[in-house]
Amino acid sequence: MSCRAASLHALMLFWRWRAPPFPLPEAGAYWLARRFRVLPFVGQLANPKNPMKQMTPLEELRHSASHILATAILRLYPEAKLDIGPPTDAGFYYDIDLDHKLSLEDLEKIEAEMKKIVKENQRFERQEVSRDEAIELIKKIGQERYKLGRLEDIPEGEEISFYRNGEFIDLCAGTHVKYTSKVKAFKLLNIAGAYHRGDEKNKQLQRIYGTAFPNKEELATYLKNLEEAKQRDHRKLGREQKLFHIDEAVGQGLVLWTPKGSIIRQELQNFISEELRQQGYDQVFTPHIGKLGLYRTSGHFPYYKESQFTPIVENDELEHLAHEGCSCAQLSNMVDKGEVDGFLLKPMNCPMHIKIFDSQRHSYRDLPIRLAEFGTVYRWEQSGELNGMTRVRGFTQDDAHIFCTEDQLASEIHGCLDLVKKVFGTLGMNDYRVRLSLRDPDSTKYVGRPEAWDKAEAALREAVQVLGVPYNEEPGEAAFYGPKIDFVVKDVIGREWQLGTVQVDYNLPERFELSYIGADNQEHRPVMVHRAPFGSLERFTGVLIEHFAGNFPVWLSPEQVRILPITDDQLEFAQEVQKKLQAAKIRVSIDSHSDKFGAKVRRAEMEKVPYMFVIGKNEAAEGNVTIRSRVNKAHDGAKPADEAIGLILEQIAEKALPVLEEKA
RNA sequence: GCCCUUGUAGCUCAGUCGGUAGAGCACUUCCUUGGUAAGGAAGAGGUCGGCGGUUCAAAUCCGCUCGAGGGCUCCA
Repeated sequence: MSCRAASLHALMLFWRWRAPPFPLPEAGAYWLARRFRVLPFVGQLANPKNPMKQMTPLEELRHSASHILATAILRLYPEAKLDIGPPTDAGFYYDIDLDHKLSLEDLEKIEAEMKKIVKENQRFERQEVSRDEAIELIKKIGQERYKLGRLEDIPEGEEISFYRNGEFIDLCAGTHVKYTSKVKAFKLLNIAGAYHRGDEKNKQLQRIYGTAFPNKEELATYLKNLEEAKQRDHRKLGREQKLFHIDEAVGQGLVLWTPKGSIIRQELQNFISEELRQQGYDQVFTPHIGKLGLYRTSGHFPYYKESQFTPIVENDELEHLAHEGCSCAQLSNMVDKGEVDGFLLKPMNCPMHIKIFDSQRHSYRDLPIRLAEFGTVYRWEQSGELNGMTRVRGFTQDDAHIFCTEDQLASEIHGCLDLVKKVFGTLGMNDYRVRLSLRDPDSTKYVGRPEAWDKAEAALREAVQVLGVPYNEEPGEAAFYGPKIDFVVKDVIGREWQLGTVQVDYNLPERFELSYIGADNQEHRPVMVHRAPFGSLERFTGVLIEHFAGNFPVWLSPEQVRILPITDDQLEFAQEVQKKLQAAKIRVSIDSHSDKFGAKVRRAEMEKVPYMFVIGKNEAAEGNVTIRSRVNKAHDGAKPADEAIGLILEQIAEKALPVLEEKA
């Protein structure tokens, strides 16, 4: 497939700019759904190393509901091939292989059939069999396509059991409720594609999600909570409060920070900058693109290629190659092999910071050197993965790289962890978990020597133990160049997002042959620490919007005070007060609409302005304002304007967290 | 990228059986100057995501495509 200059060029342009201008999308209503985490014991089937655990009553209930689901499916679609149907932390699912594409209408039918089965009050019966009997039984019920594989997962010597209810029988470790009638409150929620055994190379099955509770009330509460959670979705609040905008014409996953959102971002940056100054970091700036060679040295280009935007090759080079009859495939190959040079939109900041470090000779006396940058990086995320501000293609990290000696490593890691803790604590984000992300020894996606990895992993493990917070070790979660400690939080619908991160890296210093001169006058290799307490400003802000449900603390609020004159007669005094507030560097506006007072209050409430200064006839006469806040809705008496301003300044200086009314 | 769902005004939505579009909020103007979550009136605003097809006629039916939502996979 060879192409001429024009089409080759067009193709390269196409690769570079994949965002044609299309009209703005409409945010469709999203279906009740959430990411379910499969409970550990389910691994009994998938992962024979896990010991069998007794299910809790709720798990039994949901597991039984999934069997009832499978029973109903086989009644309606006898040709369906079943895979697995475990309970999860929020419900259950069953994966089935069925040519008929299930629709939401089908779900209703299936649910109706399930209700019948519940009414039939079938008994769940356990049956233990030998391996040969199991094979025979699976063949007899015509479910050999997936169940035989699942059977093979059960190690020799372990008990093999089936569960039967009515006409349905399924390879299953259990346990179950006694009768189908125990499953009183359940609901099928949605259909999704799911690869068999979670492997992209395998066939995609149809997964039906549902949930079940001991009674109708709990189910109703769950569904209601799900609805309410959607009210604080950062995409909804971001639009309503004009915090950010994503425009098709600009490109998928590329965030436009609107003026109000920019204030939040700027405040967050100021906050972190101040901390960095105190902790001895140096601020740097680096460009958005760099030569491919740089990223070959770092390993990004080979190891991280799928996640990057296509390299940028210069026009002259392209035309020259096209004249020589170079095909697109050849070009791509040459770029890969380094025979053609180009530039890469940077996927990470580290190589640039490394080059700053390496631009000078360093003595051990200089170390640690801490280079910090709000660095914007670009990554080619799969379209199906993009999500508001939390998963995007261009984002700014509050990044820094520390170059230190082996001896300094522990205290540097501790410094970073403290910083992350401080950031989270200041914002009242206490609901996070700590993940020690290690390499998967069986994978080839990592650079560097195993010994370097071992050292780095040990250093982080020790640090996180000293930190004294609960954590879990997760192999396979490491960055390609090193292990990390991640701070992970959940969004409103239960999805987990990695925010702050601290990573130890022995590999990049080696790849870039970094060195410093030690006390012995010999060259030594420094160790690198990568860290970002927010992770990315986009993701962090998205999570923050949901965390506060749009009710930002005063120091972060785009508008901190709104002055509400009761009538136009107070406008003059309102402007005086506004000037005072502005002089105190408080973000303030006056609502001078010709609305009734109640409407002004309503508008400010809906826009979640933390403080309203009410100015009526009485206040104006005495130089007072009456404060209406989120806690104290009204009637706290009038105060002199200066005193009121003092109160606000105090809140800002303290970075006080919002105190809201008790929520139902 | 894959599976399901979805796309009508800035926002939230209605639009019956195909007969060239409606509401509320927001916006503009005018009236109204009011004490803690919506005062009144008028006006402006959309070739129904895009392209193609079926039809005398398409927002409505079909195909392709782009975007969005949920899930899977991935996630440095």
